[in-house]
Amino acid sequence: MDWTEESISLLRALWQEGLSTAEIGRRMSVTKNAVVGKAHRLSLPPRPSPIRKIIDAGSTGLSPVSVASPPRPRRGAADIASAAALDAAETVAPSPAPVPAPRPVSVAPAATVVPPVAAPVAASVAAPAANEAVASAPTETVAAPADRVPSSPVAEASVVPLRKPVPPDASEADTGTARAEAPPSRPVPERAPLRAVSAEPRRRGLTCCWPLGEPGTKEFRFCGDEPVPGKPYCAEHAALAYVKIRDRRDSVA
DNA sequence: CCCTGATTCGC
DNA sequence: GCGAATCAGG
Repeated sequence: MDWTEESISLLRALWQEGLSTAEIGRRMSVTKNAVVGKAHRLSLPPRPSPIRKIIDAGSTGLSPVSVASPPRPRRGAADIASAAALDAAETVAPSPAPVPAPRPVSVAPAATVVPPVAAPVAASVAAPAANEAVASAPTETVAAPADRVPSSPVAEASVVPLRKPVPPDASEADTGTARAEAPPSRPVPERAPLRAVSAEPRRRGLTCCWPLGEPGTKEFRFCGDEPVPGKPYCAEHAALAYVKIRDRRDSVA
């Protein structure tokens, strides 16, 4: 694994999203050890670990992290769906070599003591729904980008702080008519929107909700392009968003 | 058993 | 610096 700035930043993003190291590893095609190791070296903030040797004492009763049951996606309905999608369209992803596909991931960060800076803002929605993958055929535009689906079934019960849905339309308006289709070739979704209920994903948007820019900044906006039918993203971003599922575990490349 | 994240340590 | 091996709690 060559830790490019890109991959590192992706790692950071996913890390702070609260994804498990194993999950991050799967997404980045590396082992969880690699992820943990790197994170450690980067001095990324520790995450609620199942192992807690040192209990923080003292603290004003404010526990540093949410422990209990961290977001553990596991196989949920969404996953099933994704699996199905995968089966249906087993377009194998052209093995993303070094560069993983960034995607607006979404996972409930359980309760984080420190709200991400952008939290209030990030609000977006996005939440690519797995379910939809099934419904739509892979786009023809981009070279068949396989069809993985974001996981993150997130427990709706989580203490999710609540997100303000930002209608994609707004984003469109926001961007005015300017819709650069491939702005900074690197949409690293830093924080993602929490996924909403998988119930009715298709309500959102008539526009691609791929996040562009840093959430919380002025530049932040959504792609806004026309989405691929059934998916929340335009063809271009759908290609980035849906990647081949990896086998379970750390089977890394 | 499974999961998890943290640490160690040879490379 | 990297990450497999190992550790250790749930």
